[in-house]
Amino acid sequence: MVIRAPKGVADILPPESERWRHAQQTAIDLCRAYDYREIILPVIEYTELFNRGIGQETDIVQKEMFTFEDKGGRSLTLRPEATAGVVRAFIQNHMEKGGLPIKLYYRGPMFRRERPQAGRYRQFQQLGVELIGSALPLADAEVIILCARFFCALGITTELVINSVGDDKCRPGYIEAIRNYLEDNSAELCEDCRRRTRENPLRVLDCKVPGCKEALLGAPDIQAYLCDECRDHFRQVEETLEAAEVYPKRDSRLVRGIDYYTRTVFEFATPALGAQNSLSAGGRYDTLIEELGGKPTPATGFSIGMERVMLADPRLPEQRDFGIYVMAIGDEARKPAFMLAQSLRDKGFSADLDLMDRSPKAQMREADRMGFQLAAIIGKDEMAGGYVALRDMKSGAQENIQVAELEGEIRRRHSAGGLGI
RNA sequence: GUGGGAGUAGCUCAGCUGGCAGAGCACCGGGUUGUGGCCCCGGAGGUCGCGGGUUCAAGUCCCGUCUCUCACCCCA
Repeated sequence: MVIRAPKGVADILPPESERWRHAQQTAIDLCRAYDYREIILPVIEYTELFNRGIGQETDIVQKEMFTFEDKGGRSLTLRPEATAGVVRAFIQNHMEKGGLPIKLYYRGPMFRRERPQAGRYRQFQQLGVELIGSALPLADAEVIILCARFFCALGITTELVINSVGDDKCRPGYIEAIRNYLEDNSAELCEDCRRRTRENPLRVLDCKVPGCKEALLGAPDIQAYLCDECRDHFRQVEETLEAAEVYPKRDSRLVRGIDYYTRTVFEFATPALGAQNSLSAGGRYDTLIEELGGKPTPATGFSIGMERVMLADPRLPEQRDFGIYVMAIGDEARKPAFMLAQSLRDKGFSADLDLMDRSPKAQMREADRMGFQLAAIIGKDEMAGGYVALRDMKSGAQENIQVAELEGEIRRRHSAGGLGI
């Protein structure tokens, strides 16, 4: 048997990889516009970071982490998400000393040991931002707007769902209320939800079992339990979003599967995807930094699942660079052709030539197939005359250009044709 | 962890009640002593996922196993 990639991981080949690059570049350009800077983090962390950061009761920690021991017997884990690592780096490097807020973006692979399916992989790429230090509703709004603009830039239609899960002051009261309600109605709940009633009652709100949905119709609404500060914060977030023409749908049953969220939580979803329809999600985490040993510091952020973005719109462009294919006619032209391609590359053009000893006809077919815009043809006559035949692959028009004038001619055609370099 | 579907050429798939392994696309070459797309001709490419069983004979039937895939759980 040939060796296969491990379960749930994927190779991204050209031209698919070019679509990825486009989407990633779009996100990076937006991050820079909003003044976020890249943080490059390790993919392994000590396991305890995730146990404490994500929450011992979450599915991620309980059953989805790739965990192993190093030689010293210390437990390491492949990161299942990035926020805990960003916060660890923020604390460890005393980043608050440089002045708040700190605005960071990251990208890279995350790892969760789940059964793969459409839009869900064991290694998957996330791109996310963290805005650390600001407690203002404007901060929540900023990251949500940034995320909304990203989907907008790619032409992907999404639905934004938003909620507030309260803070340390008001959430305990709500959890108490929902737990009481669930206990009173436990006869109608599925087995999982009875367990969740004890361990993490908020998660029952997410249950899709029809009986549970019905049983929840009369459940207490978190909106009614928010303290004045949380209610005001939430209202201001919504107002700011609307001012930026981002229109969230409020859903008081939206709870995320990670324990660190406080106040604002949100999710961008798309109907185009199947079961895993969440393209990105995030929220505020005002207590996480303190819980991981830092000074109390408010923060907010989100993460985008790039595989799902790529699935959501397969029409994202896969453009090849402006390129010149150098054709050699006859063996004695091979080396001059090679040197011409080399000199074009040194001048910053994208150039290629035949490395398979093909016939002139086959070289031309290759230039066409690979989508080159120009072909520079060298044969006996051209070598003798010090020129090349420059062919426009689209029109087929061909004219002789002195080698000394080639660079200028290519640039002229490039700017006239509006082709991307 | 649980359930459904599927494994035949690089890709998408056909292959009937068991009887010589196929098509389209893609790839390579030729039709043009130095020129692409359309068209025509030719070529290469397969352990029919793997292992066992039934049979004169298995891609086809039976058993096992692996992988992929979709869904549940959960999440990006």
